[in-house]
Amino acid sequence: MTEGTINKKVRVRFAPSPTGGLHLGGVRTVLFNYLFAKQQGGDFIVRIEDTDQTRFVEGAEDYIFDTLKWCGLTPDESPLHGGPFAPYRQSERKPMYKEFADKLVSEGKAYYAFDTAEELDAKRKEINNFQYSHATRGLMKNSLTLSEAEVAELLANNTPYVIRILLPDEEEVKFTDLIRGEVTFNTKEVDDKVLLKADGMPTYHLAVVVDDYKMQITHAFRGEEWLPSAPVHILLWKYLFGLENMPQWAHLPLILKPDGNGKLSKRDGDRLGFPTFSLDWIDPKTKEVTIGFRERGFLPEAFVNMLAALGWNDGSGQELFSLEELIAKFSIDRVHKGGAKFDYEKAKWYNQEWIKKLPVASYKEQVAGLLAKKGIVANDNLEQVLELVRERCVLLNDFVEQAGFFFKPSATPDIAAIQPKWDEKKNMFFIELIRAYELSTLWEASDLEIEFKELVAAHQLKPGELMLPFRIMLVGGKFGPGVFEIAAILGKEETLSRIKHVLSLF
RNA sequence: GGAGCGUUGGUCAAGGGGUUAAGACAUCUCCCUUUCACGGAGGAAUCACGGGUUCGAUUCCCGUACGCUCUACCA
Repeated sequence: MTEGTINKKVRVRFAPSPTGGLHLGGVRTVLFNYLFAKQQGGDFIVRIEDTDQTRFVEGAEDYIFDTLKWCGLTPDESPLHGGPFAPYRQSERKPMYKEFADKLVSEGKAYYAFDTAEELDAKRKEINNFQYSHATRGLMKNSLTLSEAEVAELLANNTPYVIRILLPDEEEVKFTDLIRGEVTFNTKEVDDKVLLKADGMPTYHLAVVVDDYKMQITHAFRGEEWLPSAPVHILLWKYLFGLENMPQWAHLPLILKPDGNGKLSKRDGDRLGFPTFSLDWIDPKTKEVTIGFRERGFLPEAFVNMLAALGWNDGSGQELFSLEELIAKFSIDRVHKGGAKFDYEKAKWYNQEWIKKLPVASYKEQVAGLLAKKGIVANDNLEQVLELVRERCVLLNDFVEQAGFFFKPSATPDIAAIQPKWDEKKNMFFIELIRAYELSTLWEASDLEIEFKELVAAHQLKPGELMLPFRIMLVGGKFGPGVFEIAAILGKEETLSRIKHVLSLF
């Protein structure tokens, strides 16, 4: 912690653009924001950055809040939750930004530019690696090259214009990044970014700075892709509000695609068959559905845990963390500098661990819902069943196969697995077994096993030959917990009925 | 092209002048289990390269290579 933030309450913000589903990297950015804020006893603010009206997507904002809710990351202030710094949507704050852009112009820190898109394009073609900067701004149509009278006239005629920041020709801009340490840029390498667009909306550059100031943000986390534009934001802070009030920056490493190189994208998930979005996202225009981690069968605990581990660890070797533990143990110092390739296998492992770790009651309802979708109605045995099969489920959806047969016999028992070795002796055995079980008064797994094995011995058969057929009869396939435990839960009536049914198939 | 940032097994990574260079996922072998898992034991596999500094560099410094990000009136 450095001067300026010592006595301030920690306030962080997550500032997404509502342009579509929330990507893994986005959720991780929220997470780190949240963890840091809560650990410091601070506030977590969500601000919607919807300054680009052309990219607005219906439903995207709701999606962001649905994701936060699912993950258990509750904002202290947001357009939804309200707060003392409302409004929290940049589109609703439009007049605020112009005031500061104008102030910069009047102080000579920014200028009007009247270049049309076509003129800009032409210049880019004409000059290699064109940048609107100290080297080229003299060639363009702006209030630096035009006379005062010309500018006044253009303005009077409502000629469209943008306001660009006037960067120093050559100046070192240094700042300390919480993750990377000291970072230096020279202004000669960066261009005069647009601050206010022709439609009167601010660009991200102006909006973040103004809003972070107005909302008293103390720490700003964002993806590493923002690093190159950091000098613009720092200069803006210096010109507008003073460096001493600037939040501390932390540029998070990127999440990379599992194969090859580069940022993980939605397309990589589609291509490789795993989700990259938190929840299902349906594009309102194309109706295209992108699967989310939730719908794939991930528990929010696992999703959050997996995300936190992508770029951070506590150094102890511990891998499983609840949200509460993450809040307690998170530290920026231990965030990695380098990007991490996303590994879906590891992500699934986290989920499997959380399925084993959490009380089954916490996901019982969801599993019941999943079963219902397949036309399976669970009964009172559900919790007991989940307890029994949980360790063989990686995703919640796996419960459909692993637990479903307890409530609905398999429509297609895998007879092929036992038919080749089926004979009259085995048939006789099961007929005897039905009789024996019908008479038994005890229905515990251990009793059933003893009876079964005694009968096997009496028939001079080997248990190994009969166990698989028995399993196929009860389960329908070669999987699941111990057969006698299954029979115990199924109960006498259902067990016998399943044996009889499969017997009738031969 | 330029700038910035990064680089420990296949992947996530611990470590940070002297270590047999943790652990996890994945993979392989074995044990347990008359199914499938879980669990247990073990194996294979790593400090990008080149120079320094040093008695000693994976660790510090400088280069190089490679990768990524940015280079929009998008965020």
